[in-house]
Amino acid sequence: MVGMRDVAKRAGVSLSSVSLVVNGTGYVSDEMRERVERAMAELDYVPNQLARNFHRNRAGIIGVIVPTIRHPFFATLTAAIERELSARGLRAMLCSTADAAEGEADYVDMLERRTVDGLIVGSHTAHNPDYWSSIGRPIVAFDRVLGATIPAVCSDHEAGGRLVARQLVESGCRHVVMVGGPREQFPVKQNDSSVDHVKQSGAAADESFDDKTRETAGIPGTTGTTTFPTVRYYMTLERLLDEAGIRHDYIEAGEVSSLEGYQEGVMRAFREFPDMDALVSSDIGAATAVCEARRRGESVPELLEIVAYDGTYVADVAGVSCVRQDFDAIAKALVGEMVALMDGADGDGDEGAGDGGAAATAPLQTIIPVMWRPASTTR
Amino acid sequence: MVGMRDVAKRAGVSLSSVSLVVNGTGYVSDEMRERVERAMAELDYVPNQLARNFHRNRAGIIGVIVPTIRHPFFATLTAAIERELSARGLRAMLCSTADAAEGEADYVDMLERRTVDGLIVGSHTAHNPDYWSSIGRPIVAFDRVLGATIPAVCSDHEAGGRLVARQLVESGCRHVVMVGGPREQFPVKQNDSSVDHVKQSGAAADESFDDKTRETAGIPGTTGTTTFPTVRYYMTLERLLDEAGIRHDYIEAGEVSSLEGYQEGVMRAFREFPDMDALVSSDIGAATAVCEARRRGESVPELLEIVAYDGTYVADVAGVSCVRQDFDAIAKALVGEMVALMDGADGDGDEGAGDGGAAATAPLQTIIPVMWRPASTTR
DNA sequence: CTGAAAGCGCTTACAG
DNA sequence: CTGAAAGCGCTTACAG
Repeated sequence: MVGMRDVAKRAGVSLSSVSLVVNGTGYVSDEMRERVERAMAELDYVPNQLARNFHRNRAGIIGVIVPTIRHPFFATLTAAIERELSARGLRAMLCSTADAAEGEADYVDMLERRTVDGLIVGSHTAHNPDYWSSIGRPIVAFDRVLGATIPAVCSDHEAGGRLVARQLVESGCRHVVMVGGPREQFPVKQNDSSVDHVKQSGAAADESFDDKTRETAGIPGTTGTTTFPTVRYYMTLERLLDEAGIRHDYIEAGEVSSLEGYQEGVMRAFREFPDMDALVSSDIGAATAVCEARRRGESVPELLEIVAYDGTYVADVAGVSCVRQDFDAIAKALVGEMVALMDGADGDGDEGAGDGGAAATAPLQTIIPVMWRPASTTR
Repeated sequence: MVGMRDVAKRAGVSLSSVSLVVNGTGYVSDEMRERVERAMAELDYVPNQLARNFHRNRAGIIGVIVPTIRHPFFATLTAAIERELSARGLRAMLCSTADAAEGEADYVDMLERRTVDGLIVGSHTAHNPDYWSSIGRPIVAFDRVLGATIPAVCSDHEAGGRLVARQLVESGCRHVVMVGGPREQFPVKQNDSSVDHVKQSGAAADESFDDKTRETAGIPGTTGTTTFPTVRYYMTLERLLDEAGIRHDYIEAGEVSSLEGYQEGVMRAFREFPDMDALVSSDIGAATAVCEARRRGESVPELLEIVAYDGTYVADVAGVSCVRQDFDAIAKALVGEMVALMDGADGDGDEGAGDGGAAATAPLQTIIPVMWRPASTTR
């Protein structure tokens, strides 16, 4: 392997001169530059990034933790993140919790060993906020709160719930079925600790669950919880449907990492609620519903209103109305926070984001607006 | 940052003893091990992977080049690759040509600088085989031939074409419309240099194009071409439909990196060929067709037979028959070839896979069987 | 089995 | 502006 030393020898100059030329740092005389460049060309010299990384103590790589890249939501998000990282000279390492033998702990290990410079966490987690906060290396969370010291970026799911509710109310639906994630992710309310798995309408959802959750599940003295902001979407929707006097049922579709779960959930909806006139689910659930409705000969949206939540290309393909999450804005915010943390970590010693005495008791939470996209009628 | 030196000092032993304990290499006395481990725990020592990588001259990372991770085909493939890499202690770096500012050349650059140890190439390429062969570092191609010295893994697309043809013939279709990639990727036949973009039936497709392609587009003296094996699928299908006297038309859907292209192509199929009774496309095209057929009130498969090619979860959701590529087997083969190359490269000097004088004039090509999966009737 | 030493390829103060 | 030197943290022959 030919190194800078060989180039220096060949060009008859010192090592540092070669380094200066290679990196374009500082001034080098034209003659020097030319000699070095000629030597590099003659020897086919290629700088060794491994050595550079070692010296800089930076890998130039961010780990992106998602349940599975197969899911269109995470595929779309990850693509946007990769673009943002790339624009800042960083690379994305795929860190799936369902597609690999590794779990979150292994990726955190990679973070500590500096295989990656930071972690964008979009997966579920069983760890408590203390775990995440104590790592002291750049971590940014997507759509979940990992702890008071971990910046989080979330879609405005309450707005999403309102958008869907408005559509359903305006279209005169009488019986809405929602197919969504495990109900146990919803916060447990103190006066109603046993939540039915198929929740029947009637019990008004509490939109301001956040404070209560902090009390019950949160860590004393911090505002961090592991609650998923996503559930606010369903809770808002349920509350608004209740107010409008519209019947609604909820079917659990299993973990997000299981793509089949939503298909099964939708099938159950058709079987168990033959009189449903609206179905609300993720893109995959909605697309499944369109295809299944066709098999059954029901026309849309006359008989069955279908609304998708997420707005990836799968909603496009299905041709349904949807709430679209702003993937580009989410990615931009996530990477922006990440870069800020990395720059900050440069300054301090080795405890970049620890339980520092600095400001920030409230978690840095960035809320990204969502959009309503009606089904295209003209395609 | 606490390093091995600090641990050694704390434990009162030498550097190398610490290294032995950390790596579990060789024999260390129990007392020694215990002292070192205590010191590591007390100091919160974490090995620095950057230094290790530097020393080993290995990043432990493979770049996976795909057009875009958003596409369900590449998402599914990449997930399978990640799993295989992970099983061998390697990581996957996302290298999109459409989702990032970088192009193939930048990823090759990363390969040469050793930011990654190898490259799995699943994207299109404008480069000629010489370009790829001359790189002399581990590269494996998926579903395309990059040059005689680059191992390739391909699905058995001719079998795929036969499977689809059989289904169409058996179901008594009279007019098949195919929505696929740019026709210009098809090999140019010498006696028919102008290929219509919308190819009309009648002209028998030449299945044995490979030899001719080598003559026209190939590099003299090698068997390498940049032709995409994928086109064999359509060519086989067209030939068999011709033999069966079934009319067929072809609509170009644009590059694979454009997810919208297939949707538009399918819409065109409905508009331009109102009498079509079968539509063949990728998963996304097929799913779009199901949803569009529903909008139009056509029932399936009575009026319109829809067949998908790829067999990702999108075909599942649409509930259509499909040819399924064996993603797990593909990934296993790709990673297997990659690891073999990496191990080989360890042995030689710096020219691992160059234009070596060793055997191998014929490209190492692994063909992975495909499967027919009929539409589920019971869901 | 353990320790002292050299070296991986690069960058960066620090003298000239 | 250029050169000699030290050092990043780890691993690995090589002596004891």
